Amino acid sequence: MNDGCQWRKYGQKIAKGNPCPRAYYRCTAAPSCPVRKQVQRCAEDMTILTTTYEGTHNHPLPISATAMASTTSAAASMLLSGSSSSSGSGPSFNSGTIAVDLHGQNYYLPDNYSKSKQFYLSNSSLSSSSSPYPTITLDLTSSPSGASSHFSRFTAASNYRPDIQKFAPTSLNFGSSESSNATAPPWGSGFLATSGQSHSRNHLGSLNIGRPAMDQGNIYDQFCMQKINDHLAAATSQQSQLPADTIAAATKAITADPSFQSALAAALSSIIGTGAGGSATGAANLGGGNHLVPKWGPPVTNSFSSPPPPNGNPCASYFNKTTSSQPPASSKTIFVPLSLPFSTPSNAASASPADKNDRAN
DNA sequence: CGCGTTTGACCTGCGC
DNA sequence: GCGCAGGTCAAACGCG
Repeated sequence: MNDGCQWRKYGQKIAKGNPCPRAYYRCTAAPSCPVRKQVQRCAEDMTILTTTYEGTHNHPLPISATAMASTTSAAASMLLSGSSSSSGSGPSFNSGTIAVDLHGQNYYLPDNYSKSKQFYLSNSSLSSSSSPYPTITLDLTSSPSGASSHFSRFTAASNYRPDIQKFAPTSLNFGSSESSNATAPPWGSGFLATSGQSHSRNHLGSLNIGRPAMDQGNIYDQFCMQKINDHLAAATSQQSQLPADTIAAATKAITADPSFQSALAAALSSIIGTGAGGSATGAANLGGGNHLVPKWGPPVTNSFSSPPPPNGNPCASYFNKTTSSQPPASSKTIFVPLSLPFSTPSNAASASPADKNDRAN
């Protein structure tokens, strides 16, 4: 799938548990760019691709890639943005676990995960006001640079259809407080979701949920369009002046809407259920079907996967990638392009753990 | 001819 | 130590 960056395939391997080969790509936009990605088709649904990004770009991203990077998962965002207002129903919540209650579903991230700066969801965004594919996007823009901030990994599933790669020219960013620092890098201008921090601090993941045509009635699609129509114009019309305030207001307005949480839960669940599949490398372990617990340890990892839903789980249907009401795989519309982490050359030039894996060119 | 992909071999980490 | 699986290398191959 075209995510805006230039990739060179350097390997392919059959992974155990998945008849579909996993392809390995390197970013070729810059000679020394350490970023790699893995692409694997979901064994359960051949139309789904799981893409894992590893590393951060040490070069400015092209606009198209920035678009990808700026579109980030609202679903994942809710995981964290909701933590501040969560009732704390999740285990260990009081000990620092990030917990989110999404329409009755509880997701949480353990303290050591969230604090390890491996999974930043400081900004989320909805986009696709003009795109034929309504999207919920998450901005995984990392907060402050951590020791491992230049090494990250993101996983998401994407619809295989190459023609679905269309992105909204603008993104409504439900920015966090950090967005107030907005000084968008040149390559990020125009994309509000890019929080404008030094790109060495940006770890962007995106979750783009859409469909080729608005012929289905999935709640998140309709919701997205509706909410976007309601909020995007106002937000974007002022983004050049008061992006943070506007975004924050929009964020509140939208995230406070119960229907948003419903849509988000559905979207997240769909992604979790379909995207990475059981074959995804590492991946977050949705233990119990309700809990998003990262499995990968350092270096930075990030992904979703879909272990078999537990029996009797009230939310099990959410984690079945295709519910009975879902169209067949061929018409599935969940679309989750990945984002593109990148860092400053100074950070990534020699410090990245991934560098040592690269040949001494 | 240059560039990207393919593919078998090799390397490395991990569990037993 | 051994075997397995994931990840990488690099020569061969194909295409424009």
